[in-house]
Amino acid sequence: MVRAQVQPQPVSPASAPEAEFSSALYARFFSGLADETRLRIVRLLLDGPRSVGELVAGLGIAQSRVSNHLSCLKWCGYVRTQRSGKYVIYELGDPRIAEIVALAQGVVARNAAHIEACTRLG
Amino acid sequence: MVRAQVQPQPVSPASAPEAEFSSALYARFFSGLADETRLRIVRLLLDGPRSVGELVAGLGIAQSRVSNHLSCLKWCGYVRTQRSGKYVIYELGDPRIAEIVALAQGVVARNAAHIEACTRLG
DNA sequence: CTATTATATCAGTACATTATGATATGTCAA
DNA sequence: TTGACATATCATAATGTACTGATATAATAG
Repeated sequence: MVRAQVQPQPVSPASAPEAEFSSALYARFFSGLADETRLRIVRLLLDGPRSVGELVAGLGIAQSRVSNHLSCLKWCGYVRTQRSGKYVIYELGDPRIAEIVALAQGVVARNAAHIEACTRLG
Repeated sequence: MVRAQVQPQPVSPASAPEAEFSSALYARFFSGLADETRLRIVRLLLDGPRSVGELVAGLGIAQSRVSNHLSCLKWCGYVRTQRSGKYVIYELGDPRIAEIVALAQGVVARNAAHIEACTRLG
């Protein structure tokens, strides 16, 4: 799973804001949204902050599974956290995530049947 | 991996213009962009239409590999084609693909090091 | 119609990612 | 403290996706 050993902490803006990144990096970024569970989490967070327990309840899957995905989402900057007593509250970490999901909706709408039937995409 | 025989799920009530799609479908959509080779293709096409041969040359990888990915991208609506003599010209199939990639750039810029180091994302 | 170039398809293999279940860590209340 | 709840981590098993190499189809020139 996430073998990232260092504690997640959003990276500060790079010195070159409009740097050109490798496609490998972009692909990894989209991989973050390419998993059904992670995307369900992101969509739940579109409605506002949620504790892990609320997410587990909303998703109906094992807590360790949710936590593993949250760890990935947090490490990569899709979400951020804030502790509240014994709860950890997750929220979206960048408003562009919401924009990307909204744009995707339009494309998905046009191609739903084909995307659904594609034998290559998981 | 999804075998194509599954019946597409009812897309959603036609009454709702902003139909709500299953997260599985969204995830599959992002899977299309979650592969380095496919993303390199998309980025090449951001600069304009290209024949398969030009893409093969630009990518420097096996023709069958490019063709397989193009097949996926076309089927799912990321790109479209047009035959020109013995060439097949590929171009982006939806302007929102470019917007999504542009938005992604901003997020990637903020989190490049972490995304790069994430042991979960491929 | 034949040779040649361009593109597409496919089966099998290699590899990468996700789920599971057990367990560790952290926080609070009494 | 101790007990109870909330969250995180890990190894391993299970699963899915991409690459390879051979071959099939398409279009054109000669």
